[in-house]
This record gives sequence, C-alpha cells and structure tokens, in this order.
Amino acid sequence: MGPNAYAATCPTRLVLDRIADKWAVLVLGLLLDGPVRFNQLRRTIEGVSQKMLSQTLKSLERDDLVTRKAIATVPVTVEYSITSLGKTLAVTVDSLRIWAEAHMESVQDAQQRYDARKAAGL
Amino acid sequence: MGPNAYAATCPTRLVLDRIADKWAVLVLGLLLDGPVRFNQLRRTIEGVSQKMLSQTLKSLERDDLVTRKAIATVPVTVEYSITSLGKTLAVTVDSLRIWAEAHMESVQDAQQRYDARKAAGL
DNA sequence: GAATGCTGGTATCTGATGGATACCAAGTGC
DNA sequence: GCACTTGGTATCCATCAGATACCAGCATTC
Repeated sequence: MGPNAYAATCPTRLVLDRIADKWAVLVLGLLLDGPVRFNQLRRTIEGVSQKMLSQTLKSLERDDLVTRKAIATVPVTVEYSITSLGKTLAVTVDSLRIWAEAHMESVQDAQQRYDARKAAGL
Repeated sequence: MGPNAYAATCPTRLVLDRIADKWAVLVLGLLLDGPVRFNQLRRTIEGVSQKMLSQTLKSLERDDLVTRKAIATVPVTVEYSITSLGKTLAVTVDSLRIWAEAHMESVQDAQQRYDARKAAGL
C-alpha cells in the first residue's frame, strides 16, 4: 500500500505534475554538468521567459532539487546547483530529453501522416 | 549538429513539451501492460476528465505512440494499445512515475521545511 | 414503458496558467 | 548622461485545464 500515482488523492500526483514539466527537464539537464548562473540558464535555454525560469527554479528549490546561492559580486550573481536528491531525478528526466531528440523525426513523420489522413476525410 | 532541445526553434522542444505531461505519463504507464478501453483508463487514472483523457489519447495517437481501435460491440467499445515507438517512450516516462512515488516523501518534507523557513521571515 | 445505466465522446463555461512586456535598483563602462 | 549588466517582480492577455452538461444507442431495472 505504498504511494500510487494513479490514486487521485496521493501526493505523488502533485510531485509528478511538478516534475513532468518542459522547463524543469531542461533546467535539471543543464545543472547536471555543474552550477549555472541565472542569466546563463536563461541564455542557454532559448525561449524561456525570466518569469518562467525564476518560477521553475523557485519550485525546484522548494522541492530540494536545486539550491540557490547569491554571490556578493557586483552586480550580485545567483548561482544554482543541483542537490543530491535532484541528481537522482535529473538522470531520469534527462533521458526524456534524449528520447525527444532521438525520436523527434519519427514523431514528426507520424504527425504529418495523421494530419494527411484526416485532411483526406479520414 | 543533431536535434537540440535547448534551441528555441528545434522541433524537439515541441515533442518534449508533449511527452512531459502528467496524463501522458499515466496513460503510457498503463498501456505498457496491454490494451485498455477508454472508460477503463478513465476509472484507473482517478481524476482525469473525459476531455483531458480523449485529448491526451488523440495527441498520443497522432504521434504514433498509441493506436485506437473501435470494436463493434454494443455499445461500441474503443481499445487503446501502445505502439512499438510508444513502448520505447513508455519505459522512459514510467521511470518518472516511479521516481515520483519513491521520493514523494522527501519532496514533501523539503516543501514543509522551505515553507516554514519562509514563514519564519526567511 | 419510463427511468437509469453503460459505451465514448463533444460543447460550453470559467478559473488558472504561460508567455510577452515593462519596470525595478545598484553598479560599470563610455 | 546613456547604455548595459545582474536577478528578479508586476502586469496584461491569450491559451489551456478542469468541471459540467449534453449527445446517441442499447440493456437492464422497476
């Protein structure tokens, strides 16, 4: 009778919802290679808005998957690192990114075939 | 110069966004054990609305991760199965669910500590 | 024979969310 | 003085998730 993600009330559902997230996957994947500063993340993950990035990082920090460290440079820089708990997750979610990159073409082909079939009147 | 999920224009980004989805993870996890009917999925994945389930299944079918088969019973039943492409993904995303179940408690504890620290005025 | 339940959906409405944009302070370089 | 850096927050709007209601066709129940 452990946790079960298929049960509506199980907290696992909340955790799953949190980690099954595009931006979280990309952030964790980057942090696997070492600490990264905020704007460095922002530049590397093309297309993230500041809002989504800081929001994602805040959630990850709350879940103890990432740690935040403000450094008294000028201007103040903020460095994000992965925690040991986060590392176990990062390995898992990074395989998601790798799957996406590996099978992107198959998926795109499938989509085109599907859309063509639909357009042809099924 | 292969696909790169960190590039804004790479189609991988779209694929990643699609598969990093709570409902898709839960659906694929179930279909790993064999074909399942629509309402059976609906009952097992507690809390999915019909809308989100049919929407998720339609997307998965478009991406050739799942196949839909209407069976002429009365009333007509619809059976969903996983494809060979879908199977490779399902194995990956199921480990996400497993991570969530395994580390749910650690994450919850971390959240409580974080919130307590914040409430204490940082 | 009318009421209820099953099947697998779609249509509609609303509250939450994602993303774009602008703005902030403090400091450096020109 | 003007532009640019740092890491954010505030605001606005379009999109989206979720709840609810509805649909047809048939079986069972009362």
